[in-house]
Amino acid sequence: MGAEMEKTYDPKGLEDRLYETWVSRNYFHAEADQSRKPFTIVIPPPNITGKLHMGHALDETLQDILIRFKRMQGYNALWQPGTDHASIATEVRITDELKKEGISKQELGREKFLERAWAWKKEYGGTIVGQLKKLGSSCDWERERFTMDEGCNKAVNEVFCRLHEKGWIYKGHKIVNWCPVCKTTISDAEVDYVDQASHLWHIKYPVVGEDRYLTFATTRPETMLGDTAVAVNPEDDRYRDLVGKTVMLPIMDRPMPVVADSYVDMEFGTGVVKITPGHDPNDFEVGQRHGLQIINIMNDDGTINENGGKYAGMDRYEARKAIVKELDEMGLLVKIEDYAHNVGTHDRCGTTVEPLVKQQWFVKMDEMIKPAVECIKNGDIRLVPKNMEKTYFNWTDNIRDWCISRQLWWGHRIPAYTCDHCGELVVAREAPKTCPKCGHDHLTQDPDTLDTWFSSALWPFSTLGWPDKTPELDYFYPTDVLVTGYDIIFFWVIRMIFSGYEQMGQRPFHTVLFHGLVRDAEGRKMSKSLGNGIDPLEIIDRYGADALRFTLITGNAPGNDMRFSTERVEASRNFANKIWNASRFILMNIKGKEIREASLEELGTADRWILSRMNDTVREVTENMEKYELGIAAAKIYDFIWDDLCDWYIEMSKPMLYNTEDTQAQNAVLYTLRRVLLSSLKLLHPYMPFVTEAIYLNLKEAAGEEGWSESIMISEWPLPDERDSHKKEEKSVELLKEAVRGVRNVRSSMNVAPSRKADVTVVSADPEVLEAYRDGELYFRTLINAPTVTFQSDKAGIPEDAVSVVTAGATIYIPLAELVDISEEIARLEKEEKRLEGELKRSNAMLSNERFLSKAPASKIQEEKEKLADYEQMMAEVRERLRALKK
RNA sequence: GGGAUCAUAGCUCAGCUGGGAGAGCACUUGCCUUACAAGCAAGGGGUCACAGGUUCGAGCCCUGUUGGUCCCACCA
Repeated sequence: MGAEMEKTYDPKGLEDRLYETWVSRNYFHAEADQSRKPFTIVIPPPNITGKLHMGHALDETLQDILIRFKRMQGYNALWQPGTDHASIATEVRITDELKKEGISKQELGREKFLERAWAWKKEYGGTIVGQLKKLGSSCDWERERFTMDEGCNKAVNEVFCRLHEKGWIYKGHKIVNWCPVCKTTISDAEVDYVDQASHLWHIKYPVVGEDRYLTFATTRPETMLGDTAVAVNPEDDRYRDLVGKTVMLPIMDRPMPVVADSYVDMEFGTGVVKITPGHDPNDFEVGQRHGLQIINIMNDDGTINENGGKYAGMDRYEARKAIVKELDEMGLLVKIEDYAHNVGTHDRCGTTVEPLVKQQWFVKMDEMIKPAVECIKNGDIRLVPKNMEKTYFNWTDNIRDWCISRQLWWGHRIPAYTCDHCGELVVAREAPKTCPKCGHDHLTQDPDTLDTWFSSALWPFSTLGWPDKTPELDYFYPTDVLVTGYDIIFFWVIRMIFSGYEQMGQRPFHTVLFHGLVRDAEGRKMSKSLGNGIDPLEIIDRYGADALRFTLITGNAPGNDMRFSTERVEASRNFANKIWNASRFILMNIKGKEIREASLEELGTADRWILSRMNDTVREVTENMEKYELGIAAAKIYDFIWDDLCDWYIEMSKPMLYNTEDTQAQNAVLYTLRRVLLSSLKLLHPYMPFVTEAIYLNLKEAAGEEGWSESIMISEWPLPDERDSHKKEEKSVELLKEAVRGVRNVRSSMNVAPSRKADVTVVSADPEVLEAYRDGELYFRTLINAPTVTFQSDKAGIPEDAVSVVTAGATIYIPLAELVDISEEIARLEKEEKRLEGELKRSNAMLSNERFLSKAPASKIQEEKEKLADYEQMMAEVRERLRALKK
């Protein structure tokens, strides 16, 4: 690398080169090694249908930061990568592709379809991986996995069989969400409810043997074909006498009972509900309670089946119209109201979901969920931020059995086989050759596949080799942190947790770090349909991966959504450029010089100050990162580098660097600069891996010494060291900074060009303060552009009309009188007087409050007293100046 | 209907266990000062949504109100 450093940092090209070097040197690879401590993260496997979006970028950046941080801390860090087969999403894409070619899935047949799916996976499954690399993700690519690879398949079969043997997997008739377009069951979590304008049809059914009707309202009149009862609330006086009687279902001429069930809300509509156990989840339950017949009136494609009489063959919406028309003709349609209601739709294709009774495979959840609840309560697993626990428990408390079968082809086929001869059902890890019951040699495998989440639930251990006993599994499991968006807490996080406890007997990870959604600059969700998605790759191309990563991390707390704007990326890019240039400056000065370690005595005030600040920063940043407060840590690194290092220390170091006579002081400064830069780069590396590595390599080359790692990513994370703590120097530099700001302020407000030189005099009656100023004379002179600074303990010889800057402990006089309008100077001082008055008032009020004195901690009181003393001293000074000027 | 969460400078957001309001961008002024104009220096700008309460002390804790966002459930 070590090329000449350009004036402006250009990440283009450089990032890819550095990444390739890291990969070729195997830095990302981790081997099981019992002598070292592991740190493991499994990636939330991106869908093979996916293209990298901002959500991924945030997710991967968080993980990469943690992995790089831990790796530098000396952990054997494994970031286990892989992709997800995403059964429905992928199947929908392929079906669409086929449709364009004019082929239907059914025509193609299962086998050919799967061939096609694998080809698709081969072609597109790798694109997302390539995109992750552009971000700088330090995944162990040698260990890349896929949810449908051989090992994961084995794990899926194993878990299915184990749960079946335990009696926790069963086949049952239940009402499920059916997508008539995808022709599969979908889980509750895959149903999106959207508001739709619709109608409420009021219909009446005649009561048998009486001249009465029961009127009710429905949003889906076509389901009447499957009605098998009418229900009223048992408390409802209006209908009490009708319970047990019979009504006649029009069109179908089917007599049905009137049942009483508390599910019916007396307040809603007429208080009468038609019951369709075959096509409504609530009705299904009512039907179970009252032993009602279940009639399925629909085919899998949403058309009416033979149970719909003359409507058979019609589409569900066609049938709706026709039925309403017929009812109207029969005089049974009371009225039609406009009505807006929530309609369940399939989140993949937007089709209105049809509740249907189907035979499906289920996982019993009541027992398996228990450890998943307990682990959060007893702290075995920690959710960050903590308030996610409520969302978590909301789900676990209302857990229902998990419908795991999907009528899809792309996925893990259910390992259940039915004997063609005797109908015996066999669940087995390997396809049985003969029926264990009758010995017949032809068994047919269940056509269904498993819910995508069934395999991803096993991800933390299936990727490490389970069910085989591998060294990786033994060493890297349980993993450490799971990083994911809060939107898949139900789909994925909870299922990994209960699967981990059930199959491994141990938690899958100790911490879950949640992040929010990345929204656009207006706060809208980024989505394809809105077309407001910002392509991370485009951002990387324009500003570099470092800038993108830093933007995604700063100003963002765990679990909170964030807005993304290119202005913020620019700010991050500028920061990368800033540290690049600071390094360029330092390297320029180091070049050709032999730097030796400076002893404590050799270090100047500013050197000690910046080392002390660095030490605090190292400690705080490390602490924040351990607590997953990555945004706070990033802000601290930013402030330290830009503010402390660049704006102050580098400026203070210049007189030493340009003074060739005092080689000892110069060495101390160079030594300090290099040390501080090195630590800064290390702290920043997890956030901005590329620019820090580029600089590090240059620095290493310039140093030409032993003891440097060949890459910053495998160098040691800095540790705080008491020997770098210099509280006294911190204090005096702060004093100096305040004075510098004061002088600059005065000069600026009086329109004195910074280039104009002016001598100043520092007056302080406090010998300690004066000494501090004297000690920092060189820095002070440089920073305010004063050729000389005079120090005195009194005002002897100071002209009355000099401009003054009053600070705590000292007053600085600037002889700029000829430039200054006295009345302006008076106005300025009066403004200062007013400010101090306010402070004094506040401080005095506090200190004269007896309850404050008796209840506040002593340190707080002491602090306040010191402030008051400062204010009083400054006030006296300001007033004296005013008196003198007004004379 | 239940729950979560947010409301802080013109904009986007930080503000950790309560102790004198911060950053970035934008704005104003002056600087091409030999690391950086993607920069430097200085400055203006906030009754921390509203109303109560706890406390010596509240942006932070409690209650309520208003407004926004999200999740869950879903009434035919």
